[in-house]
Amino acid sequence: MLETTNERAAMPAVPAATGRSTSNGSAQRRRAGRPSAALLDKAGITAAALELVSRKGYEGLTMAALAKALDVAPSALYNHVASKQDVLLLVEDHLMSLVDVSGFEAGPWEDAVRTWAWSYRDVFAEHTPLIPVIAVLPVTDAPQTLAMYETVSKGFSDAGFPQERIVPAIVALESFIFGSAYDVTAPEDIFESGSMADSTPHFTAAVHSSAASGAAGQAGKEGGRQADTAFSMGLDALVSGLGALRGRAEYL
Amino acid sequence: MLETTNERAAMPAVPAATGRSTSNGSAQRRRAGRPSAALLDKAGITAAALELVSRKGYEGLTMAALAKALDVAPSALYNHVASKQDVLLLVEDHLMSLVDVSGFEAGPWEDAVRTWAWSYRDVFAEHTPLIPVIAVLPVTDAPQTLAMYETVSKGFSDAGFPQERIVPAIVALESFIFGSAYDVTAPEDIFESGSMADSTPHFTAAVHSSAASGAAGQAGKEGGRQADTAFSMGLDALVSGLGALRGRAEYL
DNA sequence: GCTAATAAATGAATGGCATTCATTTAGTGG
DNA sequence: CCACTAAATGAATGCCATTCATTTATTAGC
Repeated sequence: MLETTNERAAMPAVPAATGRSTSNGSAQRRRAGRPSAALLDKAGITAAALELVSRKGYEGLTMAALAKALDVAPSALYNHVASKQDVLLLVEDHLMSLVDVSGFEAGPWEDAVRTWAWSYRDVFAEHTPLIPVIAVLPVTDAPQTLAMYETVSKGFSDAGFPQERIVPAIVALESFIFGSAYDVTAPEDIFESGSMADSTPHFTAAVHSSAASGAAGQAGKEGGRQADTAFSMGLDALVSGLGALRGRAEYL
Repeated sequence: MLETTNERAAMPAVPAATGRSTSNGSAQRRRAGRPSAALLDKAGITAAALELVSRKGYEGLTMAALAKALDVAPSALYNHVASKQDVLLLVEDHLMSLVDVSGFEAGPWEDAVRTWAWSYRDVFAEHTPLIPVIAVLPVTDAPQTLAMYETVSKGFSDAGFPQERIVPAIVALESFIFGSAYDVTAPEDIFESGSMADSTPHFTAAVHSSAASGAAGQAGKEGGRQADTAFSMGLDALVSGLGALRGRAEYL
């Protein structure tokens, strides 16, 4: 398939005009060397990575596939990012800008936290492979992430939280949110005990009883319904429990 | 290095005695074909995987390394497990047996949940790469996991939880636990905003204030201290919030 | 305006990885 | 006794991230 090496010596200085206008997606070998206008930058890489993920999922996000989407050789990416992890960081930071923090600008703290938490969970439920990345990511390298924390911190502060409790409270909420994002992707029948149901009567009964009360509607494969119930319960508990901390001092 | 193909025809039927007693770890080429006594089984594979992880971490857990630890060719593993994911499942289920559910057999529900949650978090803080695996793992394939759920479910039931709220409550707690396990592994300075500190005054102040109140002692690299504070706060909130659900009906 | 340094691309390795397959040998059931 | 199955070896296979030498273009300094 790959044609056998000529075309390099041939046609010495065709200006090549404005790149590929032939409307076919990718053909048209580009010759080596720095192009007049740069083909890549971080924003473009981020956008291509996001689009690739939305089409093929995270298994489909390989450096080779990303390069192909950008019509570039894989090694070219390394002039702009140091590693694949670096690409994931770019994606992660972009996603943070999609999290809804608008509630913190007005209205009661409880409502703001709820809005923020639900949108945060929804964004990352579609991107669970990033969660291990976030958990270790220094905020310095992530301006959008930092911006989110600033807004949320201010919201907590304005709501009367003592300084030293703001970060732990946010971390606790975030932990719950990340864990809950995984739930959304779990299969609905994950708790079906099958053949060992006899030896686990309490659990089996609990599973059936919760499935019965929740699943009035359609039975999709994704465990959205169950996950939503658990998220709602946990979030209520956290909001009221953490909200009560605005006042006395215990955690120091 | 690899000696060049003889030894196959040579020495036709040396009994090979009881395998490798030469006390050197691994040398002594084994000849192909089924051995008299099986070298591998799931328990052995699980144990070797755990030991390998504790020595080299999860990056060190490769099928090749696992095979070498068991003094076996990599392909031999596939007679006992279908994939590497399968190995991770075995490890995961083994770890579940280390989670402390003893509190549910006697004493107040609140204490039992706290003991369970702390030990659950501590076990998986050392094994965060398994968390994505657990989240999707059907309990049928995981007897220890199922056993844990049975004990916990019974504890909730005995404490007066209505059937249909038991599973969501456990899921909410687990979500928080998994998310918190990641925190433990995060670097202590993850929230240092560095050069952009000026543009994030509230967050920067909150970070410094929580660091000041928590870190009276030694400054290790791992964020154990901060993570513990957040976990403690969140767990208190969840325990009191969820505990209050024993009675009225709202989540159906 | 020349020239050295730097930036951005290609293309050809490299090494690690999980997994598969043909082959060999040893037990097992009819 | 013989066919079948189980459990091992060893040699591929294909994918993947990353590196390196090379080519070409732009930019900074004299």
